[in-house]
Amino acid sequence: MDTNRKAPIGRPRGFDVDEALERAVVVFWERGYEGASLTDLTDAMGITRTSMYAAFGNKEELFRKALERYTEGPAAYGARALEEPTSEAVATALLNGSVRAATRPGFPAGCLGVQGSLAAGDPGRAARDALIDWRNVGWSRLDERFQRAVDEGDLPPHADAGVLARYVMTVANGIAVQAASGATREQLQPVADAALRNWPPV
Amino acid sequence: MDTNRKAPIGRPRGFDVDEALERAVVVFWERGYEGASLTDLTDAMGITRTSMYAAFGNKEELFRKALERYTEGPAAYGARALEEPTSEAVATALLNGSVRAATRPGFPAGCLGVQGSLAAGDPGRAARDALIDWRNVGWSRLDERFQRAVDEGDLPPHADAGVLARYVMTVANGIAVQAASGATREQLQPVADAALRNWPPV
DNA sequence: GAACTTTCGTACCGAACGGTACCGAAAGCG
DNA sequence: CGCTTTCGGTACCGTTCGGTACGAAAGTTC
Repeated sequence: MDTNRKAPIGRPRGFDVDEALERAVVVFWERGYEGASLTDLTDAMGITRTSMYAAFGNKEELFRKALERYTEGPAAYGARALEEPTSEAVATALLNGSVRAATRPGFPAGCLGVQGSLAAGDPGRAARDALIDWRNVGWSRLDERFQRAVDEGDLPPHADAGVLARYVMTVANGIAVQAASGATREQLQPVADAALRNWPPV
Repeated sequence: MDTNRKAPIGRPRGFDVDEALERAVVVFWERGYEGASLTDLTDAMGITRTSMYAAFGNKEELFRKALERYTEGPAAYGARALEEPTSEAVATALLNGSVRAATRPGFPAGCLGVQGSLAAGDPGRAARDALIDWRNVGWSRLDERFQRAVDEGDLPPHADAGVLARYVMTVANGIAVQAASGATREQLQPVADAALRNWPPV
């Protein structure tokens, strides 16, 4: 049944898809969807246009796959934070992770999920909407997690999980903007600490 | 000395510069610098390309002038907030104003100073850098204001004005991102309230 | 080996980009 | 009335955009 697992017919691909995708993540992260041209992307990926189209479809799908990759890679702190035992630990892990990811040496400053495309013309609307979804899914997961904390008694019964989740996401998004403006890790960590003092901000 | 104040020689301009600039502000606000084409801009401004170039120089200078206009118009709450008597009133006015401006009906959601250009390719670098300056000037003004509050005893002597200013700017930037993601005024005002509870977050 | 399937590199497509040359039109000046 | 000066509209510039046609190259299967 599993004959030729490693040798599909036809000429084999001459590059590593995952590695090429990681290179594309960096370009989108640094220049945004509209600012990243196909030439920028394929140069960084080390492949030709035709190879990119054959492997990923088109620029829009490449962006979607790059966003998935980003979520599992540089932004994986988000999913990990949700597994912390208390709401305070969740919020702390999320904001500390956001500071670290937005100021990691060797990577663009900021967050792909924010600066990939906030405002766009017609050709970039699909990418912008994909990022809006991405951010709203993040809020939704955090909302559910905080609602669970309310049910468990970890947060006071009158706490509004939705507002708390939006508060944390707002600070995380702001940290990304600040990092894109040149703020350093040393400047942003105290901001995350300040946002987490007196948790929850009932 | 002031002869012909109102009638310079040559054919007079057939449109109102300020009104055209306000239309351009909305286009940049909605589509970002790179997403706003000259056709988008001149169509909205109701003038031709040549008139735009004669009046404003080029796309980059038009963006700079639009940003000035935005600062004096929709973002004027920032300068007003600095005149509040206490640091808490300053922070409150700034965040409440940011919520209102980012969700004003009839205008694009979010903040031109954030979504105008966060990440950009080579042709948009100048606009991106102009916005980085714009945001950093905002932080600097707030830093000075909070430092004054420390000197006046309105903030405790050990308070770090720079951190407090960055905290407020971070929340304001996050509010802008949230608004661009579709968050409503009713959803964002409680976030601003939460950020201001227990002021200052020593 | 031959036949087949897929990838890769080049060279190109039409469209849109920011920006400009040119010329007629409209005003103040003598 | 010329004359000068500036504005406004058209038509165009070279470049870059995202996307593709096509043939050569590189593998597997017979």
